[in-house]
Amino acid sequence: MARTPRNTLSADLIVRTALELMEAKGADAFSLRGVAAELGVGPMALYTYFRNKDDLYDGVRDHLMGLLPAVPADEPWPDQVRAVCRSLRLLMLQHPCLVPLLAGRPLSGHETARVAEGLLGVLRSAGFDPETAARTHTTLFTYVLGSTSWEIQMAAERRDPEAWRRLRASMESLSAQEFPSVVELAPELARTTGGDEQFNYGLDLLLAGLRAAS
Amino acid sequence: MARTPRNTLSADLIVRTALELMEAKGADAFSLRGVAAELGVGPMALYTYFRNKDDLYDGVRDHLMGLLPAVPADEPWPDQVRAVCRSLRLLMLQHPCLVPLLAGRPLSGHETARVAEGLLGVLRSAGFDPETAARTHTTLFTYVLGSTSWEIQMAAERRDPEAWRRLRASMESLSAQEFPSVVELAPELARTTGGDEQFNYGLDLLLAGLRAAS
DNA sequence: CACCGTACTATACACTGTACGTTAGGGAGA
DNA sequence: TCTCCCTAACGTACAGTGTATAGTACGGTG
Repeated sequence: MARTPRNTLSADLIVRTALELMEAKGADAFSLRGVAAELGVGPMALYTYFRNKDDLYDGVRDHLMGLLPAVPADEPWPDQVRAVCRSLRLLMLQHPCLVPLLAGRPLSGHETARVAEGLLGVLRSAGFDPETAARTHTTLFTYVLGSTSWEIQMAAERRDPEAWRRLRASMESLSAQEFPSVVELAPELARTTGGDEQFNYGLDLLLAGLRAAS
Repeated sequence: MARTPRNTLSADLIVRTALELMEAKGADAFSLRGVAAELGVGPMALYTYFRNKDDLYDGVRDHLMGLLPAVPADEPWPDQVRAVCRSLRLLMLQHPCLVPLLAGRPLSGHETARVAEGLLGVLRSAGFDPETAARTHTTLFTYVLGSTSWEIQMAAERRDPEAWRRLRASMESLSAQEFPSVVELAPELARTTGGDEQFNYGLDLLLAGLRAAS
């Protein structure tokens, strides 16, 4: 068999190829066999560099986290928090495949730690005690994760015309007597499934709460 | 072939069986073939009642949403909001398989609409205008979804001793010079990945923000 | 030059969702 | 009561999946 020369593979090359495939065909269509084929290599070759599929997921996630900018210095801490949250959201929007990688697995890896360090540092410098800093970090992270992944999922659904049509139909079949508010607010609800404005609305609620507490 | 008599199946029976399997073996281990086998039926029999796997997911989700209690009447609206959010969170904790069903698919179904109606009704009665009510609804929903699903995922990870050991190891290998805050706050971060206290902390931040805005 | 660890290959297994075509049970009409 | 048809459930098949296990040949080291 035309054996590929040795050491053509590397963890980094595999990660980059996996990322390419995920971006091209969606995170669901990603498969180890696809990555291997793209690299002209048997499926099992990847197991030299990654213990299993989840391990490769972690590699891709950390690679993406490495793209996040550093926290801007010399700004009031609320602006710094906003910057961190917005850049994470932006990264998720640019790389929708990041959603399952963030939501489904615990955080680990060097670049991921760097991002956490940035936000925690801001909170500590702002005077938050250790427990409150940790709580706030988790709250902000889960808010960004929840709202942005929801936005991305809904946008994906809207791209499938058949599913979208069915969704609209089931919405319109709701009884206005049984569900007056849902029917009345249907247009607003459709509009607020995503977008910068929606994201900032929730983020500002959290920041207002933080300011009120301190 | 010992053909099963007709009309032994029904959408509801399939949904309940699917839910049982999901709760027993985890949402990931759930498969159409497993449900069919449990019912003593060929895999394709299910397609009489559900268009595909996602359609069955929606059925199970709506079934679970039907378990949520009505919004308590005669209380201040912040308490009503808290009650809705907490009962959704509780349902997710009691049925972890609900996480992918909520996060991965658009909301549809009768019971799901009922839940949305409850929260929207509270907000409208409290005097929120249509747009703000919709925005607040989305914010609260994505916060509950994000924080609770994160909590559930992390708890699941902690149950796998091998994965947990590796995670601890990678945490402890972080340089205290490069990541001072992460290293310093590691115990707090581990403690704040979940729990009622953490959930209420974020929820109260949001409610404080709402109060400040009105 | 011989050797050995290791990067890669080959094969195989137990699964998955579901498209397609077939068969038989039960209710409706003659 | 007999017949017919609709449809619920069946069987088969396909194109995938992740990964366990075992084998092979290449590159650097002694």
